Amino acid sequence: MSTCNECKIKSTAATFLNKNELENLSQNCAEVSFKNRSIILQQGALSSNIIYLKTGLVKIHISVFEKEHIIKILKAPLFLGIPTTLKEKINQYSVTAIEQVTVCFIDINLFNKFIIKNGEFAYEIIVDLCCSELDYFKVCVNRKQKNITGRVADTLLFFANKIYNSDNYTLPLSRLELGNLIDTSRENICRILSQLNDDGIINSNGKKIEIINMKLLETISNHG
Amino acid sequence: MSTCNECKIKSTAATFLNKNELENLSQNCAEVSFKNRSIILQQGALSSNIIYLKTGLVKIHISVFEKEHIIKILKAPLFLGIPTTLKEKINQYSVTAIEQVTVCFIDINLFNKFIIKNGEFAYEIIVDLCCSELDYFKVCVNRKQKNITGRVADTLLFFANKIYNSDNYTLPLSRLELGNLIDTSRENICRILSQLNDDGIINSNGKKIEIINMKLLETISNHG
DNA sequence: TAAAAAATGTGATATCTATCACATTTTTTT
DNA sequence: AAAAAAATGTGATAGATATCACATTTTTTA
Repeated sequence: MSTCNECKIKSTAATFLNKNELENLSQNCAEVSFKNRSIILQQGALSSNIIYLKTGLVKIHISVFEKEHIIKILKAPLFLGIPTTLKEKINQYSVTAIEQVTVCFIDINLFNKFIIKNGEFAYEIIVDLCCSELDYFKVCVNRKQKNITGRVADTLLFFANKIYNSDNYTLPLSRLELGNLIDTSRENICRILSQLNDDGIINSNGKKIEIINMKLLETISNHG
Repeated sequence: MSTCNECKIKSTAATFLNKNELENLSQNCAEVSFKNRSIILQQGALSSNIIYLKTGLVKIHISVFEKEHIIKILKAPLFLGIPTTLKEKINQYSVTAIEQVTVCFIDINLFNKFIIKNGEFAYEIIVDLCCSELDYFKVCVNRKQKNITGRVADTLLFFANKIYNSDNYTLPLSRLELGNLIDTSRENICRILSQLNDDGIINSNGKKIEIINMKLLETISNHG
């Protein structure tokens, strides 16, 4: 059986844990694999674990009156559920796998102990949270500033540059989900993707996306 | 001269500092008073201080292409600028006083030292950051979900319940700023305030607001 | 105090986006 | 493989909001 000490995908925070702490972690940590579309963390449920996303891609989403709002798309490696687990008894949002993922469930008491006892660990967690807050500020300002075409262009560039590092990828979300992510309707997503396709800026076939004219797509993202 | 040890408005985090640490803080901390509309932290400038907002009200805002976006309104006591100071060399947002405020500038190196050396201090900072992230999720989802009238009602209730604890207050923002806060135009803010006034739900006269029919305003906030 | 600047109120209009409707395709289930 | 369910594409229309225009009031500056 492998231990956290030997883990090749340790979080930056975990690199500051000593041998004892890592052993302790091994004993209070369960690695689980989830297939695409599994719910990893359910809004409204109780949670007593911090989740370390080791590999894969997830969506963070909140349901209000049956409507889903996708807060953001996150890629491994990183911690999930820190805000909702530390601050609230009940999960304030859901986390769902949007490809096959591997996670480690870490007992919240142990996680808290590491924060209290290990300053470097705590510092890394703080930096992560800061990063996350700044990113979300930017995302929200962007969404306000841009029209829908600009936001679609933005999203296509996000997947190309931040998630897949390729101009050629398969979208992990349906048209409806894309709408829930950038705050518009499924129909508008369809229309705009068709338009970008007709204009020769992208090549889209179902969930397959190929960016043909990156420059122009960036221009649309900036001016839309 | 007063010391941090004697401070009556200590942050929760600071209550976990020991006598030595508090003395150290006193020596690396400058209390400053700002008048209404002063810029406390400027987007684009370098920063080497964490700001503890001791008293007063501020707006967090980001400018993009000359347009101001107000991220949120914050009320003392709390820390300001942790995300942008810890994570970035250059401030990613501005903080401006929207009433007379008192702040303490804390040297970033000392602040970092406290995080590393004092687990309880670090833990409180983490909880604050978590809280802040969860709140902002909710705010953004709310803004997406509601129409403009609902968002205006929301904002009026926010000032009444969260900021002034009174149905009768003076808005600290102009109509334009209210628009920048809830993502609409100055004109729409004017129109909706007039409408709420005509309907006898509020009594608005310039920046003076009195909520006459709280129940109805809440209904509008929920359904709008 | 006078002049200038900023903020506010309100109507008219243009534009963007949501919603509805329905055909078609793709995926999942039995 | 057939049936059912889910996802997608696209046109037409209604409705919400942004923008423009201009008068008026309030605040700031000289």
